[in-house]
Amino acid sequence: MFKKGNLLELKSCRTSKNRKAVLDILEKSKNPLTVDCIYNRLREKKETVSISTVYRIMEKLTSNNITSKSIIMDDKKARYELIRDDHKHYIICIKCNQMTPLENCPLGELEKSISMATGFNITGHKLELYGECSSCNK
Amino acid sequence: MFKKGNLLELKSCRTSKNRKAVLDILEKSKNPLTVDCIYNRLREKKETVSISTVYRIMEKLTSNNITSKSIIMDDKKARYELIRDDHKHYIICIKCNQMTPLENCPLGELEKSISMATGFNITGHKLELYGECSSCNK
DNA sequence: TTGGTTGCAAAACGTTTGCATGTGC
DNA sequence: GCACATGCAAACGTTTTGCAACCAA
Repeated sequence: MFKKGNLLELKSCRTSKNRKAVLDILEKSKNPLTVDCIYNRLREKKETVSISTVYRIMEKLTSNNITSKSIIMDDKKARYELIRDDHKHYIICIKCNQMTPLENCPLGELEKSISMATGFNITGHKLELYGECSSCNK
Repeated sequence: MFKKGNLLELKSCRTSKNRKAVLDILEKSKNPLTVDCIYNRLREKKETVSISTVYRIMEKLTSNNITSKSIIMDDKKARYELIRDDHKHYIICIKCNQMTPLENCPLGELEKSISMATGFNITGHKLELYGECSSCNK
């Protein structure tokens, strides 16, 4: 549990009630969240925010490397999650869209060899598995 | 080089001038293409197609497992590529968006163990690497 | 005080759809 | 002939933007 203000200051992002509230929601979530999901959770907390502000906050957080943005297959909404020390991959149910985190990332080694082979300066990667979760494949 | 008509028949897809032309473009491309890119290439060839037809063709091809659809980071346009015998992953330049195919897929083994661990019936996966290509990182 | 942040409404963008017409089989 | 494919325009859902008011530093 970190201080939201600190995280923002660390990245030289001005603090605000909205930004702290968004960080709080992200921190408590085990999965990446869509903008409208974040927006709804803010509303539930009786925070009155406009949806465009949520979009702007997510863009800011992402460009400051506080969050990461991703788009899963067959769903055009972007999803955001806090960048934590341990980066995560998910296995996603093609029926219910639930995202389950995987234990660890198998790509560290691979990146080195691919970097050599392609001449790319590799900055990141994205890995998602898709399938039917145990509830949906009965 | 396969016959476009055959591929469509094989998948019990009705053939048409437009569908064949789209398949021809996909076959000649080394990278996944966006709808508007396909649309423009059709226009260059003096084929008059409407953009909605291209969308419908891509949806049809994808639901018939002739093509696959994907969305890369920081670009909300979907990209399509022919499903060939060898399935591919790409390393994508974060500056110029160029997609370079990787040699092989390292995930076969991994899928099995994850399937065991999570109870998912795994149907597919998505792996993308991001970085600066050798032209852009000078 | 000053420049970043917000709300609102409108616009932009990629994509989908309804409907009438055309076409492969 | 009939089901499916197409063109056009309108609708859709997500995201972005212009502008005026607001607020953190």
